[in-house]
Amino acid sequence: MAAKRSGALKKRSPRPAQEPRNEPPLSLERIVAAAVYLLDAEGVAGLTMRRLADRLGAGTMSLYWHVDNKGDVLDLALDAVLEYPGPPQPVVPGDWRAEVVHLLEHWRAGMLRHPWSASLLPGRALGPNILNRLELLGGILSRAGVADAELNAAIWSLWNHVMGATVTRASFDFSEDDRAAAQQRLARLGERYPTIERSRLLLDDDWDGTFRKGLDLLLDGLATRR
Amino acid sequence: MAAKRSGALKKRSPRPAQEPRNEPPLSLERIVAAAVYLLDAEGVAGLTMRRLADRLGAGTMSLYWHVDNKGDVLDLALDAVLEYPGPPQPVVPGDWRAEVVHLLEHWRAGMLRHPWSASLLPGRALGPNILNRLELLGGILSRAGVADAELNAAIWSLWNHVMGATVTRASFDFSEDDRAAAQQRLARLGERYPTIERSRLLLDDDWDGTFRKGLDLLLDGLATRR
DNA sequence: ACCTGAACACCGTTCAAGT
DNA sequence: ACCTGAACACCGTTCAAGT
Repeated sequence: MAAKRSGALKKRSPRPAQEPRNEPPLSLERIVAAAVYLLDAEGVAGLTMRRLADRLGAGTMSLYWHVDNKGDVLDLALDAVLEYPGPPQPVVPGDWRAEVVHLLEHWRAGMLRHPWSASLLPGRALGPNILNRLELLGGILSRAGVADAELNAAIWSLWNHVMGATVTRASFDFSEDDRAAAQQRLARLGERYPTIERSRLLLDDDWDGTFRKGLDLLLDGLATRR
Repeated sequence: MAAKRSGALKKRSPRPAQEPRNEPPLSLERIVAAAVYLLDAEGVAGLTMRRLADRLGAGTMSLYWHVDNKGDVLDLALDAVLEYPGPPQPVVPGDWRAEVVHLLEHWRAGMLRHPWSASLLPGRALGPNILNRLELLGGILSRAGVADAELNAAIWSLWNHVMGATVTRASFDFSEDDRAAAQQRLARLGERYPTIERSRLLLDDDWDGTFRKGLDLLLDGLATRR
């Protein structure tokens, strides 16, 4: 149940003179940080050039000095959120499965912390952090002995699994109330969708387990192709 | 290169009196059909309540008699595009792999014909046609001997593969010019991303083959779990 | 170099009204 | 039952201008 906003929405005056100064000057970093904050807090629909400028204590059009358009802001926010620190300790060499699992789990965890990122990613430019992750993944698989002719299919299949699992999970992350409603709706539809109902496909919330099992499926398949 | 629009954009007058009559009355079916047309022609950003009404020769607000809001229109267009005629001939019984492949290839082909559908799907309500496809998929796997405890993971993994492969493909479907630009950019970045460059990950356009190979990976993994 | 407000061409939706 | 225009509260971005 959505909490009702108490108190009146203050109409924001164009600089209330309360804290008239002490905003640092605009910069790409500040803009990107504020964009990520807004996206986390309000989702894609909540990111607006006007709101973004407001949050930074600047005029809307000031943003356009640092950025070409709103698409730029999205590209930058996305890549900012996908930084990869690199593999942990000198990973046990030779255990390519562990390496792949670590890379992809870390990737997925990062995107789940910013639920807007997964659905945005396919549509936007591939920033350096994303390319870096693809490069690392390709390297692990290649060293593991995956043939060149199979390499692209392997990379994309793993990528698709991470994207798909993350997007799907984010979209099923509804509240308890929604859950109960879905439960009921499904019970009513039970006779048309018996398998779905029996397996509780839409109610099962073991997303971590599902992700791992699916990943193992892919890795098992890959293991036979080396 | 985008063709330049020749001729002036006519400011549409509110019913030019050219063909003043003979529009059939509004109906859900007409609305949905027009929405699909607009989405196919102009993408998600091109679907606007005002443009939709315009196309139907109606006032914008007339749509709201048939539909609660724009989200409804998207849900209906999406489900309309995902109809499934059912499996073809009495499929060779027992060949679960062939059945799964047919179901998913058909699904993917349908979404590629409407490139907006794949990226929209995860965010919207699951209509009857989508549920029907999930049900069929679950049934095939279950009859093939996939254990109940593994069934959800199997269904979601295949689903994710179809969604991911379709969305990824749609987003890489750029023009020849873009292609050349990407080529160049990648060559410049070659030293930072040697594996990606060597495998031509971002230039390879054998999406059908990639999809099939990834699907085989999953099915091989599944075959060992029955 | 950096920031700004006014203005333009759009959005989705509420409401009170028409037939 | 079905359709409508005016109006509201928004959008992203262009432009000419300020410091």
